[in-house]
Formats: sequence, C-alpha cells, structure tokens
Amino acid sequence: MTKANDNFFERVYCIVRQIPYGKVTSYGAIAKALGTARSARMVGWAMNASHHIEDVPAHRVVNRKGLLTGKLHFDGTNLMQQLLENEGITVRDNQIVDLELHFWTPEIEI
DNA sequence: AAGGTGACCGGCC
DNA sequence: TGGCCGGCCACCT
Repeated sequence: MTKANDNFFERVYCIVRQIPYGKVTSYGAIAKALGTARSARMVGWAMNASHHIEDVPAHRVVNRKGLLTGKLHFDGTNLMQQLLENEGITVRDNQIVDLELHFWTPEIEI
C-alpha cells in the first residue's frame, strides 16, 4: 500500500477482471500473459492480496490441473466451488470438470 | 541487504 | 492422476 507496489498486482487483477462469465484460467496462463511465465507463483501471491479487492473474481482462477487450490483461501470451504457451479462450471471434489471446455486464455484478449 | 515464503509449473516415475 | 524435486520471480520481515 505504499505506492507503486500495486504495479505487478494490478497487472494480475487486470487480467483476472477480464475473465468472462463461466470461464476459468490458470495461474500460468496469467503469468504468461504478463510476460513472466515462470512467475506463476507470483500470480498466486497477487491473488492472495486480491482478497481485499472487489472486482477480482479469484474463484475463476485455478491451477493448470483445474484444481481449486485457493478455495481454502476463500471464505471457508465450498464458496469457491459454489460460485463456479453457479456460473455453469461443473466442479467435483474441488476440481473443475472439462477444464479445457471452460478454459480461457488471457493473452488472447490482451 | 539477506533469507524465507508462496492460491505454481514442468519434468520424471 | 498423483507424488517428489527443482526452478523461478516478486513480496515480506
């Protein structure tokens, strides 16, 4: 919150906010779109900070396996899954079914 | 300034 | 698919 620390984060938020309804993406895809394909971990870190952001649908961001890794970071237990299912995405055991079917590549829009 | 950490990814078995 | 290991980059203390 100092001043320019949002630079990288905002970049991630910008991508995530562009995720269309009923679509999901992976950390790696976002990192790649940012140009730092190997900093997928950073994307996750940015998402961690996204908790206090409003327009960041972090529930649409999963790892490349389609696993809802960050669901524990959400409100409690199944909130993330509920949100995804609410958007027409089939989720089973914290994992997205037909990931490629709902997958969305940010670099395409960017 | 240095070390530790992380909602990851890719490769290998 | 799942588990283990190494790498990678930015943030935090």
